[in-house]
Amino acid sequence: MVVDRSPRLDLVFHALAHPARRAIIRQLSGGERNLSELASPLRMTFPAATKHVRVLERANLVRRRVAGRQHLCRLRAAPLRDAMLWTEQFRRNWEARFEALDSLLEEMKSEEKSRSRRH
Amino acid sequence: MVVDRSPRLDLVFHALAHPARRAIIRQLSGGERNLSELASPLRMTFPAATKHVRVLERANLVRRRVAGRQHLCRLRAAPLRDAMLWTEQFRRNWEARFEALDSLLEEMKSEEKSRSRRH
DNA sequence: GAAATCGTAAACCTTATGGTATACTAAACC
DNA sequence: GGTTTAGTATACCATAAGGTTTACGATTTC
Repeated sequence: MVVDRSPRLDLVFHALAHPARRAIIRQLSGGERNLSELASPLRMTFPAATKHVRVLERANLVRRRVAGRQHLCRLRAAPLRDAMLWTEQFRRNWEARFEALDSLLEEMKSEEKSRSRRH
Repeated sequence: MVVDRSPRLDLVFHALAHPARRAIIRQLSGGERNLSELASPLRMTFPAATKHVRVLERANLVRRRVAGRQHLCRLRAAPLRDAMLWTEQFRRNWEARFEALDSLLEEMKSEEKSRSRRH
């Protein structure tokens, strides 16, 4: 597995890389919203905002259902979980390293203590 | 706080959105590497690979130090942690699903512990 | 000192991204 | 039925992204 071919992660991380899209996600964390509600706080035209929504849909972060003339959007959890798992994989790596450093320091500390007891 | 202005997160998520850059991070999780080592497994020219490294540096995910003629790169933890914290913020919206994530993480943790005991 | 090794720089190309304006469709509301 | 209201579609633009080639600089190594 030379290169991490995972188009799903590509889409998710890319979706999260824009402040407007993160703002949309934050709004949707409060529950279902229609496109107008999502667009209005963003400082851009309506079509631009709906493009961002579509990017989130491509990444499977947002599901849309049509109700009459309005399109209601809701958040999907799974892709965010995948993204977190990918990063977690390496955080664990570093924490292990920090733990190793910590135990090394503890070792040095107790060595010093026993040495000072002997002398 | 209408829009989530956070250029640091922009850079981090954007950096993570490319498979080659994730591959570099995965390599660096094994310790320091020079640019040639990082580039060789990627199916692209050397200059293209070093551009990816620079994207990771802009996001503060990679620190580089020069030693003679080679440039040694290492991973930085903080930005990944920030990215995870951002997603963590929405955890309560899908707690049921995150229970599954928690148990998976516990599994990874105990696996790692047993691995480090063996070594 | 010549040659190999490790890396940068610049020019260039193609495609993607993020935005606009404008015109249009369809449902709701008097 | 006419008019808001909600949203799509298309054309267009500027810039960023991702890649190449080519040429160059600086350390090792023999």
